[in-house]
Amino acid sequence: MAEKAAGGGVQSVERVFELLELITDAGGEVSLSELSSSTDLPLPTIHRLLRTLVTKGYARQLPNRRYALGPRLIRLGEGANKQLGALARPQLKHLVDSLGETSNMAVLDSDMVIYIAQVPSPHSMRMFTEVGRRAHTHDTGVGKAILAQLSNDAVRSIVARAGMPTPTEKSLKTIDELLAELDLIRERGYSIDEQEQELGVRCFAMAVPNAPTPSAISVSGPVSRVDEHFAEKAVPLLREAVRSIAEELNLTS
Amino acid sequence: MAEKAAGGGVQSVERVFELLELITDAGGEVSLSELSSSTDLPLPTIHRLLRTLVTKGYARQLPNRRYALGPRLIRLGEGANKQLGALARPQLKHLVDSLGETSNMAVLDSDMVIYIAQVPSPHSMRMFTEVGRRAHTHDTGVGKAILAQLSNDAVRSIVARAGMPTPTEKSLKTIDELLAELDLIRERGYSIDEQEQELGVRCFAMAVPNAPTPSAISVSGPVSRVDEHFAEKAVPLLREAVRSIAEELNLTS
DNA sequence: TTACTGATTCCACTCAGTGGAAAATAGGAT
DNA sequence: ATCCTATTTTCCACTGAGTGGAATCAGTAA
Repeated sequence: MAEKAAGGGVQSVERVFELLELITDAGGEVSLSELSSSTDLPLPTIHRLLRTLVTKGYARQLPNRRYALGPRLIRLGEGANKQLGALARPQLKHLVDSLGETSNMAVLDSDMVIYIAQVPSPHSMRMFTEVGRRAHTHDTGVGKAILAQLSNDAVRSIVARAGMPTPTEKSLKTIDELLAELDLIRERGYSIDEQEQELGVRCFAMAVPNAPTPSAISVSGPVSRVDEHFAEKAVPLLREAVRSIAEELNLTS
Repeated sequence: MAEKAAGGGVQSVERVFELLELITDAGGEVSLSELSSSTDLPLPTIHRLLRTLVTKGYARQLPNRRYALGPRLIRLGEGANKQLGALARPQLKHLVDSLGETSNMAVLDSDMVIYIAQVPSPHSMRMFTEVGRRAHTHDTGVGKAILAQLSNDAVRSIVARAGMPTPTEKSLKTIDELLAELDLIRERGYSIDEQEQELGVRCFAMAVPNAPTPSAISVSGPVSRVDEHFAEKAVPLLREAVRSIAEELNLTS
């Protein structure tokens, strides 16, 4: 078979989600043959899996015979969002109201972070981060805040799997740099993304302790506004926000 | 073996989505045994399917061992959302071309509506509604059109959760006023936002019947242009547009 | 402690899923 | 129009992925 990664997972389920991800990656619309060249699955197999999705409403077939994501996925996505995002959003809103900068919440998903909630800044110049988007851990505020809660071994294996791209010259380049940075974060209790993801953008982030899924929240904006003075106001507010979120989480777990 | 009613669907794929729907129905969090009593699947089978979902990030296991929807579903949901919007956009475009006013499509997201597509009016004076923006149900045309398709009980609980702010003096102020208005909407088949959201702005909206997610489309503009005469042209066009959208949806559901 | 409930793992059986090959259909090109 | 090619869809015999009964393990209460 393909890999040792079998691990007892149900093959057709894994495959069907792989297909859904590919459709999403392709911008929401693909032909059968495009899928078969992106995977190494035989064409009839892809067709049968998609057919199942289509009859259940999780995929749609367009008049041009291409396949798209189906409307029933919306509910599921919202449900997932609701779980974590709903209880965090009021806190993010409060941060934005107090600080004037965009606030995000993200969770760890195997070896990347996923943004699950966002309250945009009222400023016209602001970050553009989409809910649902995946990002690396080593070059984002939320990512580093989450990593700082894990063991160094866990961090090593995550970074080994995800790699360490360097989107800007400020990005951390080696695992050792990263581990040193994480020690600093553990000590002071919050992380800083110092233009590591995008030049001109600074971000302060803090992990949510004891979350069922490793999670963190952040505030971010242009370096001109998000400076040391900003941090003095932001850090206590972040601390209060994660405390409040953690409290709500523990009610249901 | 299953009956021939299966229709060629892949069993484990159908089952896995049935499980995800059940988790959503249950409010986003279930135990294994709760699932086994809602389905007639044997417990080990459920467990294995969930395990596959968990390792891939489409489900999460909480500390209390219960299962919840996973973060990777968010991206798929967002993707599907965009698709739905794309499907409706040609119809919205047609409305704008015929009527000269801004047209929107929105879906219900728990207790608020989310605008998922928009085609702006060519006029310089026009509504400013952002795709992705959330709005209340009781003071918007699309919101009321959607509510009119639900039971009064469902409406009550939505409004109870979301509240009933009154952005203008024309806004509906009580749940009873709203329910009376909904009866009227059910009878005539479309809703009117009579400057309830913003003074000077009127809006005609109609629900998309049998949509997988409760949805509605609208045309809106300044009261000076959007009057009774406008309605005479707009209502038949809206009717045709929702019919057309519903038809496209039903091809795949 | 013990008894109980619910979650997880095991494993032999077998039917659901697979994929090669063929048929049908769409889309050009002439 | 007709032929040709690319792509999608259906068919079906083989088989190993998935199943589910039974056993085990982990929590919780008494």
